[in-house]
Amino acid sequence: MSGIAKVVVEIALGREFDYLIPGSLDSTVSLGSLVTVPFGRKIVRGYVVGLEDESKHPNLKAIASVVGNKPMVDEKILELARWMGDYYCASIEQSIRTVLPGAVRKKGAAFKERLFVQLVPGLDDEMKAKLQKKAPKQLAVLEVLEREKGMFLQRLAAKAGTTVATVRALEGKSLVMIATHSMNRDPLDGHVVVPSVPLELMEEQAKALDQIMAVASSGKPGTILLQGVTGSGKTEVYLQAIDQILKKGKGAIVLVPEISLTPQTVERFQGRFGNKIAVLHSHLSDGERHDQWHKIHDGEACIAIGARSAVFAPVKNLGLIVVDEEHEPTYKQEDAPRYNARDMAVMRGQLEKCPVVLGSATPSLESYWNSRCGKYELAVLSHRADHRKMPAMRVIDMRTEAIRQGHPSIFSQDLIEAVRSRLDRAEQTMLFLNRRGYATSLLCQKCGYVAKCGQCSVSFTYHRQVEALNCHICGSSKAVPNKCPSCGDKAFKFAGIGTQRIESIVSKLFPKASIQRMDADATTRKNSHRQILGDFRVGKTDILIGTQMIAKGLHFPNVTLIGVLYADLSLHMPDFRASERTFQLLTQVAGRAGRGDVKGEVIVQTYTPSHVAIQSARKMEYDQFCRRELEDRRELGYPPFGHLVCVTIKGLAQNKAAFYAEALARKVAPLISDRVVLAGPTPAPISRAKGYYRYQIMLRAPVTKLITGPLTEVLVDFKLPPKMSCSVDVDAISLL
DNA sequence: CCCAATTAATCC
DNA sequence: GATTAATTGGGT
Repeated sequence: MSGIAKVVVEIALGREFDYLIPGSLDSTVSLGSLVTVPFGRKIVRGYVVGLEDESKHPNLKAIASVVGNKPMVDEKILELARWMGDYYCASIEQSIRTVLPGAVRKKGAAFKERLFVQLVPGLDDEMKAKLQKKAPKQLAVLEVLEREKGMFLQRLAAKAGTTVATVRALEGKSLVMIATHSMNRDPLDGHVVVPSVPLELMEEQAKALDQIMAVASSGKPGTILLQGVTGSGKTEVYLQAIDQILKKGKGAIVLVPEISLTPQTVERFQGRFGNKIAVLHSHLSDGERHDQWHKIHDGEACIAIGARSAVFAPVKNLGLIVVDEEHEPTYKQEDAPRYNARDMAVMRGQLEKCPVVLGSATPSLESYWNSRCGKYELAVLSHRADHRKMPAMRVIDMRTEAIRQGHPSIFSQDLIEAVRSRLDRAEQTMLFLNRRGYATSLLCQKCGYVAKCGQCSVSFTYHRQVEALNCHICGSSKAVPNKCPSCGDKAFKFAGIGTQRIESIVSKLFPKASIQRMDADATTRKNSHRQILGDFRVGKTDILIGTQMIAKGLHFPNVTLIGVLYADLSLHMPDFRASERTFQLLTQVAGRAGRGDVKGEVIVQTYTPSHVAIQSARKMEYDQFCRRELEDRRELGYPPFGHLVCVTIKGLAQNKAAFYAEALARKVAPLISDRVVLAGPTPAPISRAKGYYRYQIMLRAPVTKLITGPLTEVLVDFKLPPKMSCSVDVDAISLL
């Protein structure tokens, strides 16, 4: 019986179209199939997202063909895509694009075909002896082939120390076969991996593992929040849980923040599970991504490890999802559909009926709350597996320091002393400042002129290396003027500090020390990342200065001092999560210090030393901090007590952007219930970016549907003039 | 009143 | 996204 297929075409935005399934394709068309259909006057590609018996449309066209021999999107993932589109106010078409990587969707995306050589059986010693005299190179080729089962033509020729012609000669004698063979472009290829064996679990780890496995064998979904201090062995718990899942014949997904998806992380998993792993991250080439995806889709790999988008990995018979560092804001996609991979993981776990493990040393308040109210199970690892002592954190009040030194300063005496003592003992120091560049602005002392980006509402950052003014929002740069454009005065002053400036100050303070800087500017070249960290690891560098980048996941045993130069930077961001971020950052940074018996020291410089985030981090009181912060959030109805939806209207003309934002707010206001709070429109904190003025409307409600329901209703016929756009961010994380 | 230019609607 | 139908607007 042929029926009707609902198809999302790759071009048209967001709508589904009905097509007849011709009898000849009846058995091959299923949910998630990639098909070609007549659309208008041409043939386009599309995905089957629904199967039905009848259609409202009178004269339907028929599906032209089915591409590939099995559905591209598995039924569960399709359901997940549907849910995502609905929850995050994105079209089904956008959702499908997100669920299937471009490298896989793209027309003509295919495995790389290479010529593959295999031995023809029946080679005997007599023939070998003959070749020995007449064609020694050919014999060499055969000997290589005897060792390996088969080889790619190019590689074989190279290995045998000859050229392709020799192999072709063998083909002429029918001693070898040459045929095309698809080759996996494996990004892990060539890496030497040390196999790792399961470690003995400590009591808490074993208990956590039991909790995970109990959910796994219950056949019901369940989320476990694994809260473990730095070095408590969360990864070992993940590894052993995955191992047990594998033994049940199931697969797993491991999500890691992009920044910690370093070769070390991957190697740790590869060491335990070898070739069963596929890696998905943004630095793969299209070809590599395509092959890795198919490695999972074809069941060749059963563990997918990757950043954000790896939640959609087509792992067969999924048995476990791990989200490491679940509090990381990088799990939020910053363009539509603006999903949070951590929440998608929980949802996927629900659909696949498998356990989801959220791991972090400092879980987000959302997850903390979910574990307290019973929505998630909680497992705590409170002891360090490596028996390292927790570092001592010292908070320095920079206000009294300014009085003592007679002027505001960047380095306190205590910090300078601490660094000096580390240099004397040949120990290493990490200095942390969450702002790159040299100075935050170029200021004319005479008239007060500040150099600002012409496209954005922020001032230029001065970068000394390239002698240029740089906008950190749009990336544009400009030459440094030699006199003030406003009053013509030549005496410019650099206001504010960035990592570059710290670098030059430190090199003056400690001229003999070897110093390295690591931030987005220093790591633009490929591998410079690895180079800098490599130098630091082997002790070539005494002091490493950096941004966020050095706070995550890295561990260097010889680092005994961490300096946080200006903790207030993250604390005074115009964002209700500023406090939480600061706490997480300080806790994380602190986790980098100390080794074995040498206790690490953390020095935090701040102008607000009594702030809860700073004091709680110092005392390592996670629960205390959460309780205090929750009180504030509850009062204002902020997450986790409510959901936040941020609507942004962008336009080149300020008055137009403001007008349409106001118009939208007026249309939405009458439709929302009294449980929804509407604020704005107001100019966004960064009111202009890349030439576009931005106005925001903030909506808060206990359930997102209360907001997104009325909102989508309004947006259906809310038309904007060209060059203007409206974006909806459900559960927004960045409010800039 | 014509024609180009812009905008809205349709594609199953 | 691309084609087509509908609408606008400026010019003679």
